[in-house]
Amino acid sequence: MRNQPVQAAAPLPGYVDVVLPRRLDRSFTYIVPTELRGQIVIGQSVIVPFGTQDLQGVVIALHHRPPSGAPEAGLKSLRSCGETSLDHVLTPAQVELSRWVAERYAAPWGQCIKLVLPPVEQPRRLQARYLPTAHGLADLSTHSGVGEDEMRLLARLRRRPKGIMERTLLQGDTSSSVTALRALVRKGLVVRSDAAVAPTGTRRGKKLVLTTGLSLPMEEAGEASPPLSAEAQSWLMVIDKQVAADGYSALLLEGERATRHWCLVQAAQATLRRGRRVLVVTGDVENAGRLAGVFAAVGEQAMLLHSGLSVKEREAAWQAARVASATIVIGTRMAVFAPIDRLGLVWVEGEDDTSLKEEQVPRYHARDVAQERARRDRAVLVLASNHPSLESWLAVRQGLMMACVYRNPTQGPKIQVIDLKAYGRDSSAGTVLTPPLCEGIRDALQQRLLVVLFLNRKGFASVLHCGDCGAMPQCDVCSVALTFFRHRSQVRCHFCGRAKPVPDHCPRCRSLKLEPVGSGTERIEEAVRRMFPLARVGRVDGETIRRPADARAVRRLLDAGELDIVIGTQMLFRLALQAKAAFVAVPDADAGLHIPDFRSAERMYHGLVDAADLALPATAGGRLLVQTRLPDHHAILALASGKEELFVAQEQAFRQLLQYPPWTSLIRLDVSGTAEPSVARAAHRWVALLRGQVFSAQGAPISGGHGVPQPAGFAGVAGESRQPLILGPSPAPHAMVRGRYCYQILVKADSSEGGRAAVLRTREELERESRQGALRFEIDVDPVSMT
DNA sequence: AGCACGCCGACT
DNA sequence: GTCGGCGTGCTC
Repeated sequence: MRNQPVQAAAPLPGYVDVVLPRRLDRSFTYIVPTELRGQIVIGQSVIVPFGTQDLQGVVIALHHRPPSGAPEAGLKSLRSCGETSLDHVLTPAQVELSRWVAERYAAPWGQCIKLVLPPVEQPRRLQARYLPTAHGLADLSTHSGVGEDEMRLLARLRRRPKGIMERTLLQGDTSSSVTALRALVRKGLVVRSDAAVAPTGTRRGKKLVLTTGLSLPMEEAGEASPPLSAEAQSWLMVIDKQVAADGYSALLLEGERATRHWCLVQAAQATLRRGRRVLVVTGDVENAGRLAGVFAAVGEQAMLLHSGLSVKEREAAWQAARVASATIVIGTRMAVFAPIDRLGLVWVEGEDDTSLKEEQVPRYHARDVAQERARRDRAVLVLASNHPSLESWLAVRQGLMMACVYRNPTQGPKIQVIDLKAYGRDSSAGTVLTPPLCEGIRDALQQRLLVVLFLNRKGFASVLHCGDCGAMPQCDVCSVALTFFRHRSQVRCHFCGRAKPVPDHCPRCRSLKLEPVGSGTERIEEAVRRMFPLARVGRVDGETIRRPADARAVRRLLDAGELDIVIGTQMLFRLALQAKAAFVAVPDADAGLHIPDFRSAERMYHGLVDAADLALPATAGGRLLVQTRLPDHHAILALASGKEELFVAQEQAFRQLLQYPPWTSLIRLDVSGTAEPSVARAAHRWVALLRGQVFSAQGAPISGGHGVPQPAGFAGVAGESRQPLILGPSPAPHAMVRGRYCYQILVKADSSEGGRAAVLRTREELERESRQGALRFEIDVDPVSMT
């Protein structure tokens, strides 16, 4: 406003906005002390006073005068810059990427900035105790010149030779006690001891697994083998061209693991030849190690970066990436944020792996962040998988990505589908142990060959299905399995919350044999052991495999031929058992379909494809037996015919019809708290606010009140921007999670931007008006699991 | 998120 | 009395 000569002469910004690594949406404004003016840049790491503590934050904006949001008085000053070395400056690209994550996933920027900051050791909190010294314990009469307050404190401490915590000691009246206590310490009557206490409270529960990150046993190294020669040629041409193009491009690579490994090595080497660097992201720690082994086998050094490493090791990896001494970085989802410049290739290995999605705030999906990074860095993005996600197939179809499918049709086992409806009708374990299944096991055992049984344990939700035809009661609107509540004798859709009495007959065949699903399958292991008492049976699931070492132990047993039958869940596929079993069986393929999740068919199909890969090629006698009550299901048909496109096309049609991802964007809202009525009230209120938003923004009401039939799709004509649909609220399937009641709301929108804005605005309002802080409102953009 | 502060209740 | 466990409110 006014031109003050003094200011005109010194145009250095005197104020900065700082983002702090906390769950706070706002940034905070600080005064730059004169001696630091001119040294501060955007991305600069600074130490600032925040409440009672000093925190490291990141400068995101510079100002010449206090910005409008800042309080008039009471601005504090920056304490210092984190040293002047480059380590303490984030590049604009890193700051921007964290902001993108914050926006994309409706997460506080403060939480997201942590993703791009170098890992730091969690400072141990100290808990102060005070103990009486020998001198202090001596006869009271010998203490002269000790004040009244000091005497009182000392008397208390003398009764407690093990000492008293500071918090207890200074409870209530403070100032006088503090000085008295200080005096006692000064006089040597009392000592202070700082016992280190584990970092406070609710840190991530995972125990630190100490793995030697950099040296891998050779057995862990995955193999890399080229696809058929024509395809190998094609890959080399494609990847060379893309890398040379020096711009963003995206490829979808489908193939078996060894093929993908070979393609990865080729792509990485092509990238390195051009003087650019490589980032590989994968779902789990073991796989990261395996990929490092693949590179080691061809003489390329790769740097590992994952949560299994200690903070120190992670810090070192981060540093190595920054100074460009690491040309290949391999890691789990956190690695997408590694500071790698001159990035030429971003490879997502197992792009459909659900563990790429972070389940804590910020709930980012590493595949999507990888894509954004590649785009910003003008790098080549490769999404690789044995069974790509429908999201990626849609991108291919829309011309956003080029697909390379390298499959050797002679590699698969002989596939046999068994219709369970033809065998027994009771729900005992015996039902799924059909004669063909038992014969298959017996044959393999006789030839001393390996048997694998893949169980989809995830299917054991409380869901009804028909004992005769296998159909299950579904929500008319959402087409997901209805959850069965025995005590209320109700079924309820966990998507839209609609409830109705338990149907008395099957919706398809009118049979009266509706029963809870999976009741017999649980004991299959027992039944197998009983039937083949001499076989050596191993179990591979979440309970038996807790650490990578457990997986290695099972591997060793297998390699030594000490196991005849392996029974396991999804965990089987982490063992790298490809083409090892003569007989692979899926006793109850439909189990996974009963999860009330629109992706359950996709997961089932992926499981079947992976199971098939465990079997030897048909030419070597490999067999896969799939048992189902739904032999006409598109996942089964596609598997049996080897025509993946059959599955993809039908599943895409289904998703499009019902307006599910990837055709729409979904946002899951979670309301939780300790008192059920207020949680339910808040959840309903959120829905009302959202509907109000949509209403006022679009000028037309949307359908979908409780119990009112609503169209499955959107109102409006295709092409127009349609209104978001709001489903729910419905109590979360396991209504109580860690002592909290949870309700869920789903927002279905054309694009995630539209939904996000409304969700954020309404949450703000909700938080303002709900004075009870016990309530928590969480947002999950693009949720990957519906439970 | 983390921290202080205050209140409750379990265990000496 | 001691101390852990929450709920609440605040952070330039």
